[in-house]
Amino acid sequence: MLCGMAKNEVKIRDKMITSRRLIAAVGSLLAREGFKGVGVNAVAREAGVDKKLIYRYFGGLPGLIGAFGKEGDFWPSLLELAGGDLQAFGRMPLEDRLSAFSRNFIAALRRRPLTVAIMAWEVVEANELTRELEAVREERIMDFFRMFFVSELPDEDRQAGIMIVGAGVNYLLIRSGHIDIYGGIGLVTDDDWDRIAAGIDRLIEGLIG
Amino acid sequence: MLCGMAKNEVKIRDKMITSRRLIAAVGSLLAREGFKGVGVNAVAREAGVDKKLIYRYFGGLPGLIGAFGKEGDFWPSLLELAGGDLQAFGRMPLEDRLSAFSRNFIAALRRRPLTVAIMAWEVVEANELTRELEAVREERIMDFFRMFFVSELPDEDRQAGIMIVGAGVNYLLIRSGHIDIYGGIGLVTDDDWDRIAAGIDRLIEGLIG
DNA sequence: ACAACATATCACCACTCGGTGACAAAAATC
DNA sequence: GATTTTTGTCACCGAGTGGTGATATGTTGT
Repeated sequence: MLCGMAKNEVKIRDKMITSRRLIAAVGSLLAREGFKGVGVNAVAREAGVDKKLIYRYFGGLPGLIGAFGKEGDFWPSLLELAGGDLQAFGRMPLEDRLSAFSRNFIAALRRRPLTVAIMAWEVVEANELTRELEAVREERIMDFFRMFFVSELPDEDRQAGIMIVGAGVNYLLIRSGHIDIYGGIGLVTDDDWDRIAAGIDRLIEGLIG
Repeated sequence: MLCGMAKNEVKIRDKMITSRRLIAAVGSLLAREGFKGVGVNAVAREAGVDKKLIYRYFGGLPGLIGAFGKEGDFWPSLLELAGGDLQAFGRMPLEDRLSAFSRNFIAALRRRPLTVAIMAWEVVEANELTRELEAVREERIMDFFRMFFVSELPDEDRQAGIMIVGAGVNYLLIRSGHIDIYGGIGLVTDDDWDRIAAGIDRLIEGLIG
């Protein structure tokens, strides 16, 4: 018997490829199992690689998570939040702008289940990934508001009102992973989220008008 | 040497007392460590009792958690949400009523850190305790709305708007356990929460007027 | 006093967790 | 072709998890 490898191909050895497999494993595990499933052993198993390499290449799980955080497009860009056209967005009346923003925001996050999973993680604990996301979000959101809203919305109470609505949307998005209905509001279908957006429209309408 | 018990008192054996110690241990552990600290071993250690008794008396941790859930005053009553006087509350103008409700709601939950801890737990997983709380809440909130608001607020969008604001408050309360500031809003002092309530007032004002 | 029973403790199981040192195999270098 | 370096695997550690059977001890009834 020359060699027992009947069906196993020759295993190539490449640090880059292996690193990427590990990073990708964090993502798929996070999407499939939620943050509870993201551990050293599970990630290594998912990547089909020995866990030792997590320590060799990333110094540990936090390092790997940090690397994952820097790779991904977790938070929508200004452009996406503005609906694809910053100039046109800037020319809209304030009320329409806020309404469009809320719809874009919801759509952007519904398109990013990983981001929602990380947001759920934030609620529970702080780690490389949540800090990363938190920093980017704080920066983007604040930029966005400075750019498009603050000058026309100097009232502190109204600014707080908008943040509260944003917090509500975050909450509903996070919980939509585990429940189908909250306080009589559906959290599943596109229509459900249209109704939520309509509710937000009413809130904005009142806040501005 | 007759008996080695120098400082240990005679250990009395009482099923009721031990059960209560276990239930109380769930509470203090939940308050001190958060839901992550609530495990069979930790609860038994906290109660100063063998973990076997959790299985004998409650059939396991879920049973114990369920018992804990039924013991506590986790969710504010209608009376508390109405500010102590249902009649007077019912006679207020709608806008004042909603404003008072939001302030009472915030105060009631800030007074119940355990409830907030359970709400954080809800985000992560479903168990006896979260299901219990969820059921009570859904029932109370819906009752409250049917009783005081629905007849004057038939608009579905406006109802959704109020729920979104409530969701936002939940989110801010939960996150106040780990962070001090969110989107520029402080989450620590009484003044911080007054500002949040003021923001909600603006939202309500617009929603009704 | 003794037996019967309820109550509590203990030792132990199989398992998972994060983490590491020793070693094999492939690649790169000489 | 031989040697060194990189890449990967394996076996193992200590600590902690949920869970259980055997056993000791306090309580109660006769």
